[in-house]
Amino acid sequence: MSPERMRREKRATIEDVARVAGVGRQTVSRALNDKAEIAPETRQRVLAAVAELGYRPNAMARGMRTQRSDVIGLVVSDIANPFYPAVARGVYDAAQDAGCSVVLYNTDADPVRERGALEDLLARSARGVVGFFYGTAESVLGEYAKSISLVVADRVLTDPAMRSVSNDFATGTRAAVARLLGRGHRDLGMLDSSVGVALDERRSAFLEACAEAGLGNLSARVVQGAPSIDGGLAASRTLLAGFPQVDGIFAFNDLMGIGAVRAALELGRAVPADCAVVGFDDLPMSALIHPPLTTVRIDKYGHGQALVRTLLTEEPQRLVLPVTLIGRATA
Amino acid sequence: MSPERMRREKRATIEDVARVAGVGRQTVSRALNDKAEIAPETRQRVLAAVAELGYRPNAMARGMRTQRSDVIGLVVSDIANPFYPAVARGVYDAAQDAGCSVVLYNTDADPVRERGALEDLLARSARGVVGFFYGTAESVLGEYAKSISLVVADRVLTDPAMRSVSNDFATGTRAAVARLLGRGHRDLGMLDSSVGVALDERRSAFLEACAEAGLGNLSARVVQGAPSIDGGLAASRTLLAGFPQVDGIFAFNDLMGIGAVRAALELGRAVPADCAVVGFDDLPMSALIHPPLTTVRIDKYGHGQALVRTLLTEEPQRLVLPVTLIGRATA
DNA sequence: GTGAAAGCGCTAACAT
DNA sequence: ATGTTAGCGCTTTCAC
Repeated sequence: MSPERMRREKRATIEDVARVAGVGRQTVSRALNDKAEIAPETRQRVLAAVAELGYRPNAMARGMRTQRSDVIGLVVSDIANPFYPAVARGVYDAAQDAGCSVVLYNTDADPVRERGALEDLLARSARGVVGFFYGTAESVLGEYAKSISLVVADRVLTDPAMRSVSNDFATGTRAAVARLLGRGHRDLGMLDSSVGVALDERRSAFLEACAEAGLGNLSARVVQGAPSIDGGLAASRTLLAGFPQVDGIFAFNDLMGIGAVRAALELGRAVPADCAVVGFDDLPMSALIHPPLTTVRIDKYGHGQALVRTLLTEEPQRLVLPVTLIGRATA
Repeated sequence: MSPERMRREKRATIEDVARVAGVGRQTVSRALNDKAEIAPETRQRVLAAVAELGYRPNAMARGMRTQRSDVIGLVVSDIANPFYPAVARGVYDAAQDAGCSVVLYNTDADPVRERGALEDLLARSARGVVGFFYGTAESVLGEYAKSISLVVADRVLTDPAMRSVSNDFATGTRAAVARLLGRGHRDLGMLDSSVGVALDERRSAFLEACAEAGLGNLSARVVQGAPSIDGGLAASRTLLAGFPQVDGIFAFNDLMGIGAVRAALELGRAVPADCAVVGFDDLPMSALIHPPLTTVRIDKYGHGQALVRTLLTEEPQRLVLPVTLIGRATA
């Protein structure tokens, strides 16, 4: 075979369909797009020709003419991070329902990559973008939002024109603190994420809840780390070394929480007796580790769906999804 | 604000760039695509205009003219299944390196959805598709391969013209059986996947390895189930009920393996003493469960990269990636 | 080395 | 209710 791989004959165009159906191009277009009035009989003839030729409209030609495509961009920091796959599935299913395709972007929270994703989507005349932008200033996102439909996930926004779907981190955090307190743990500490802008809802709520409970200002006991198992491990070691009396840890997310459990165990502490841990997210793995992690569940799939639905609804909107404390063994 | 959201002024076109740079459209195109010879000075002028206007080529217009786009389709059965995210990241990174975007498709192993993904990609004149097709006959895939560049993951293909990247399931399975045998387990059973066509490498190798070890024909001890934790749980119960003497289980994947561990524990069996388990894949969660799962590791990220690299290399190719036994506590 | 013309496949606007 | 004209933004072909 030649170096050029053999391809099937060229795809049928709208012109071919028109010829076979014995009508004009425009009539075919009308039949396909349910536009205006067409004689039912004519429509049938067109549809028959479409089926016969196996015709499918060329997405790029259509997009070129209409100046928009049915593409929705999904921007995440890393799809391999177990938090995102369920969100992605929700985004996909909702996009599918709306007849849209999903283009994936991994940014590693890098501002350059985040912009790159937005630029790429602009170049494709995308229907819109949803995603987690941890590295880009709100003002920049706002600029892009003028050119492309954008719904931001999990960020506190000040511009009322920008749309977002977030989770109720404040309530979740308070529930986590209450859980720790209710189980008799009075010396709390927190593992916070060191990456990402506008991600301080959890820390603020933690500090407030602790102050309200008469624990004083615990700022010193909030230690930052990468939002990963290793990051949680390292941060926990730091926390427990600096404050050996800490007997309850609230983690930014489950990955850090899992690291905290491991760190506590390594230090010979009983979990939860000597050191309780509450995470955030409720990852698939969190129920399986030993001991099973108490956490605040985010409806990741629903989050994904809500992002797309908000995107497709043009009105400005600010959605906050409810979260649920899932009590397991670590607290 | 009007119902129509305010948008930034229209994007600059190649014409705008040409005007600003004081050259013809074609010259701009040449400068951007590193085509033919252009006076270095002219190129500079063009590039300056591009920067000044923030110009980015319209992807659809370009694709329309060239009859191809820089889109690569990634077809998986469910991105929320913890096996795929790492593959997806590998695909994304390799695609990114090649200047391509990734469009995601979830099929749930449904033949209709698998075809739908292929059709959609055809309609977008995609650069190619890589993915896991568990529901489509090879002949059908072969037909599509004539129209679109396709690399199939994890399937045994008979048509030598079709390209694939797979993992060494046979060797991995033999290593798993050897591990079980080496630890003194002689009554083996297997949990096989009930979904997917052309996925019997693991079962065949298991049966062969057992026969070679003098264990006889163990076909009756291969029980099928959904390739999930629950599926593994159910299948294990069936297996252990029918063959109480089984003291070693080889699972189709880690999810089923985790289900097996849970089933054994529920039945009051010690793991691995009374019932050892070896999985396949090595998911992030597998090392974290209790007891940690012994498994055969697949280089998921590398698999993803290899799929795209094979796609971009036009020669027919059949790649088989090496796997590694990871000894942990369950066997 | 550069410009002009043509046209990819589709649909909006206008005619009939 | 249907056909015709035009043109989306780009690159290929062919002049110069």
